[in-house]
Amino acid sequence: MSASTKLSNSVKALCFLANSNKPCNSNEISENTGINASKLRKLLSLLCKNLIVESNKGATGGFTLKKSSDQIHLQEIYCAIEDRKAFDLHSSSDNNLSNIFDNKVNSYFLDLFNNIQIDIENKMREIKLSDIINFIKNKK
Amino acid sequence: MSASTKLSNSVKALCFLANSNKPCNSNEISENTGINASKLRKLLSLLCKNLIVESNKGATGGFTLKKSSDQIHLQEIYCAIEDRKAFDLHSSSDNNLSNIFDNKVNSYFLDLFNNIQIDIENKMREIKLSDIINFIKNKK
DNA sequence: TTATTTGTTATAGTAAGTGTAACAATTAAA
DNA sequence: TTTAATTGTTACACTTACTATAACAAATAA
Repeated sequence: MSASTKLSNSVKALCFLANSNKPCNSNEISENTGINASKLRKLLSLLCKNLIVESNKGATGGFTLKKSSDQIHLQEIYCAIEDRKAFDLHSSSDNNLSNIFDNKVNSYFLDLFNNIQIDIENKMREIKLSDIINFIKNKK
Repeated sequence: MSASTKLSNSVKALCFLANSNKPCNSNEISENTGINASKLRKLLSLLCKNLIVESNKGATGGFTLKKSSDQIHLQEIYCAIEDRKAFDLHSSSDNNLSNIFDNKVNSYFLDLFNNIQIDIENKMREIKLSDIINFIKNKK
């Protein structure tokens, strides 16, 4: 799954959980969101580890939100599901002479991309799950 | 090539051209940057179409910068090499009941990602090729 | 004990990225 | 006019990543 698909799938599942007053299992969420149950469990287990949802095994188990939707921010969802690997720039390591130049350009772009990443996360930090739920409610 | 690799490769080639006072062919640039000559020609032909570099075929041909390095911005390099396709969010189209909800969440994220894209391009618009060249010169 | 559910691993199929080669079209120079 | 060089584009084999789903052990409530 690409980063953006993972994020929107996570939000779809979380929206469904926010609307439910009982634990929901992966099949139930799958039927209501169209996302494959196995994929859902993978995503939700990551959200569990980051204390955004709670999971319980067994007969009456399933998933529930661990916080209210106005206390869940898009940035923490993103961080939970995405291992923010540093950008790698395919340094062309065969050419000895240009390695110093190569490294300098790469370090410039690593820095730039990291700053962009920080900007994106700051933007996401200001968006609550409840904001998205409201957007969906009000959009005709 | 990923977007970031394409961008850094382009900048490496452009830095080399900025430093040269004569047309350079793709083999020459390849030897000095470690980037495959065929790949370079692909990138540089895109930069040609966007009037950032000039190309000439034939015996004494090669590539030259069409503008000075302080008139070339990172954003125009990025736009030249990247066809900014809209994000697609793998809408799960099999489930009829959830399609309305699905579309709303997707439209929310399309909007968000487009805004992020605009922010990134605005950031790149403020960076000149000459800035990167200076960074490389001064970095120890 | 049994049925159910999560969490994780495996797998098969598809798509995308990578590196390189090949060659037609073009063009300056001999 | 001929020749050699160069770009621009297409092709191709190879690898890597992505996608969707299945399978099953571990856990757990009934």
